[in-house]
Amino acid sequence: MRFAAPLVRATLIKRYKRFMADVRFDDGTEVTAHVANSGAMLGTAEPGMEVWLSPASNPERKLKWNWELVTVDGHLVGVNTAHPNGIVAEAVAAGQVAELAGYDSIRREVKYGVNSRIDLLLEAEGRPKCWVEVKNVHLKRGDWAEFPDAVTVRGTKHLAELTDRVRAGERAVMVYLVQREDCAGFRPAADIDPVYARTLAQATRDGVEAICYTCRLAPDGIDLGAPLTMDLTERI
DNA sequence: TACTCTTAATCGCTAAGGGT
DNA sequence: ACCCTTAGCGATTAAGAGTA
Repeated sequence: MRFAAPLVRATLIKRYKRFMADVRFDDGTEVTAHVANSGAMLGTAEPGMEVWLSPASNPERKLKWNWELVTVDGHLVGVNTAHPNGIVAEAVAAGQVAELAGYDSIRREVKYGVNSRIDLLLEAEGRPKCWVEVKNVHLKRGDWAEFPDAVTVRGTKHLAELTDRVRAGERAVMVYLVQREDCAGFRPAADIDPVYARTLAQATRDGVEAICYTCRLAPDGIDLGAPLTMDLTERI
């Protein structure tokens, strides 16, 4: 995924009210930017951090800047949760995701289950439908990329609905997209949300596939990176 | 009265779907 | 080809309901 224009560097003053962050550009001007990430953003929203912003394409928008990247310990981390679906969809279309290759059509945000939407629905003649849920991962503890960074009831519900698809004879794949380049592997944050970790382990036993990829991040775009090994061992 | 638990509202943006 | 409306995103928090 390319940014429409190169990102602009700034310094984070503070993040607040879930969707907003005050930042200071290098020339000293301060603006409030939109944060497309309602999560806890553990370790990625500390005042003083170097951040990268994109200008809003819609002139009607109240907030003229989007917070896209943050530098943590010298590494870029993507914080915009609107991007992972597109990054994965692009990579699938380009045949870069081995597990999801060979489908004719990719549709985004297709309704299913109870008031849910699947991130990607892959279809091909003569093959079972393939339901793909993408989760953005930005939390790093030790050398591990971990998800979630806060209790996610919705995430657990998504796993249940993916399991339902498998029971219906279709394919269901959880894709964890790690928007950073400095992790050695992925595991669920069982101490943060034990219910989610347990549900994920059970879902994989029930036939839901779970895969994990990193990203290559730069101020001009974000692309799919290498697969990341996963440890779904239950610890609690 | 003093807790715990549940529910609903909240923010700005996006994609989908309906309408013209 | 364009609006316009709506649901969903999801953690937080306040308000409301329920229980002892």
